[in-house]
Amino acid sequence: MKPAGRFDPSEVEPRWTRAWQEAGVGHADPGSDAPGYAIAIPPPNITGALHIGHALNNTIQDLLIRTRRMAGDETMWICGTDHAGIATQAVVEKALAAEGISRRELGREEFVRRVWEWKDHSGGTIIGQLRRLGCTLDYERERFTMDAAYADAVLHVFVDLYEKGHIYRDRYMVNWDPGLGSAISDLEVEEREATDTLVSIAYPLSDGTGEIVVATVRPETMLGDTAVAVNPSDERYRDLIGRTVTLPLVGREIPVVGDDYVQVDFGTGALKVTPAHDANDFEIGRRHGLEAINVIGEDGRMTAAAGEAYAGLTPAECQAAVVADLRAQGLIRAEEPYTHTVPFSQRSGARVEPLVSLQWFCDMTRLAQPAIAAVEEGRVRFTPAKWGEVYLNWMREIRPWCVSRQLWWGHQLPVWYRDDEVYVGRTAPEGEGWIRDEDVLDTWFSSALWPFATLGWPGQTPDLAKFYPTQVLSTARDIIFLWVARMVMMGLEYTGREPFSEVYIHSVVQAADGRRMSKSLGTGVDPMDLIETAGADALRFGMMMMSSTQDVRFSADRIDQGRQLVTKLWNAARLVVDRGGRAGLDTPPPCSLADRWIASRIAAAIEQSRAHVEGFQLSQLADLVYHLVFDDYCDWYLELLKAPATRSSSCSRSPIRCCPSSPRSAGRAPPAPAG
RNA sequence: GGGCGGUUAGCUCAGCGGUAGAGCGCCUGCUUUACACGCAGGUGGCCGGCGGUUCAAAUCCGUCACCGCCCA
Repeated sequence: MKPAGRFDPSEVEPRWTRAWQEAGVGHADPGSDAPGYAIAIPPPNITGALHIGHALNNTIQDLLIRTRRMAGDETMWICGTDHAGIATQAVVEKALAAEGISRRELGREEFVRRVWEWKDHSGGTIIGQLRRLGCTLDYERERFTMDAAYADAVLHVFVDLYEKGHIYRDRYMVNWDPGLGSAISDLEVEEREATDTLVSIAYPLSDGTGEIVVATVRPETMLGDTAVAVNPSDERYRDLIGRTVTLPLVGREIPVVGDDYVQVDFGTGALKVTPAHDANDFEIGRRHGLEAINVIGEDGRMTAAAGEAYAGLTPAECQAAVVADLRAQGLIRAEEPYTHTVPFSQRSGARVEPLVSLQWFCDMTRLAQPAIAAVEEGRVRFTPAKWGEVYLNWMREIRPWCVSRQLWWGHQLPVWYRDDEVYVGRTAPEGEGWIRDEDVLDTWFSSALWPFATLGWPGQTPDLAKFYPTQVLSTARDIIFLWVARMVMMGLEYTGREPFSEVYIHSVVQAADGRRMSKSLGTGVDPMDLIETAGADALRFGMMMMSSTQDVRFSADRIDQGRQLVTKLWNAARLVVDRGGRAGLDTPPPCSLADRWIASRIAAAIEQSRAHVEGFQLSQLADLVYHLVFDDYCDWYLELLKAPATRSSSCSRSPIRCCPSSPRSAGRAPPAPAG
């Protein structure tokens, strides 16, 4: 009868995981009369395994879902994974490279088949890990962003946005990753500090009356210069606006333009303008109607437009050659070391080349308007509130979104070309000679539809009716723009409703030494290892303690605190069972003074915890539970029970238990020992 | 260049207008039949500096100094 020995989570937890699975604890019924409550999981990438951030985020969501489930709502925690275009393609390519196979050798069709194989394996691993963490998702409704039905929703949206005139093809500035051979999103660009040489170059005035000196860290891009810009308020140059200079090495005559963007006190106060290779120059170019000349190509080498002497060189080689040639002509005025930030691709490690490329874009200005109002008017509320401001600042200055990617893994654009004709539609056009665009959509384009595409949209399904809009979105701040904002825009555009009413932005967990947690730095902590040694409950408690409104360092002590809490409950349960308590769900009514005291403490704690959950104050919630168990329940209540003086004969029945042990319970406390 | 955070006990962090808190660590007792993954008790902080508001400031405002993040 009396359970012996220590609590062993590795024995107990899998048993409950299985029990919940068999009971279908997370499975939602759209026909239920109870109020619907839904959370859409931020779908983990199928690139690998869950990391500590997933452990934190999914613990939070499970806590919210269990809380509402216990309160009687019909809860749906939408389950699934994301195809993560670039990341997954990169991982699979790397695995193939280890076998000595390149993507090109395999061909597109075979490569995509290999990625699906990867997905089947990796996606299964991730879902298994979520189960092991104790998450009560609706596993029977697992979704994937490349499922046939989901893909249909994606094409539907693309075609619709095209027909409404928001999606268009244009030559525009993009982040080009020469390593991947694709445009990449802002998320995949990492600014790193680098020390380069700031070179001052003299551009002679065309009429031979003098020169303008410009300063640059990328002299090789001068080959694509189409203007020199100065600030109109700058006395030194004001008179030169409207005149022209002759571009050295090239001989092109280019205008001097006035633009407020130019900083008077930086360098010489004169800026060389290369619209094809710098985002700011591109804007200046648009303002002044300048030509954009691509001198760096998509292969990461100088193009023919750079001139015969330089074509085919890498930008670094070209830089050396250009500087040498300018020096030979006596046009170098100064060279000094200069530290600045330079964009690198997180995916390939290559230095990102901003360049003008023919891509598909989505103009977001109209879509942003209702999404701005939704937050301004409080229909979507951020916690902590400051992130709402961050969202609004970005939304109010929203820029066109480059949605095409030169990849093989993803939703292929539903676009066909025949000579000068362009056809956009969900199915291939009639007739001969049409060639489909090879590009795929940015992963975030499909993720943006997640809260409703997972529920069967564009179909009008019972799931959609019952569980959309969802209530809470829990995620980290790094994808507020890339994902959260776009979900709000797409949700409003395609369902007329905000996809969720609350956005909880949780902490980012750093390594214990304050560095970023990452596999490549070796600073990562594998949540599965922690579950192995301490148990899922201990991990979950530790994550709650670490949750905050700011970034936190990973603390093994917090996990240990959770382990001790779980052990304490186990031992308390042993005592209770010893004293005639039962493993059932019903708690006896308070009898003795001690009973009434602990009952009131528990009631107060429940009341307080409700407030903590509503305010997303989860570390305080965890702290509350810890002290309720240790201080009130164990140190006082159970000790009082042991004291013979307090044991009244009229009160000889089982003690009050501190925590319910239902599979539907929020805290997932260890069960009263059974069998 | 613009914006946002952080700075509280040795370490990691809560608290955010009313007598300084937790976990871990450290010290002193305890093999009390639920638990030594424990129990009882203790040490330890001018809450980054300066200035202001207030009867009252770790908490609000300003400013400076370091750390960190985001946007351009």
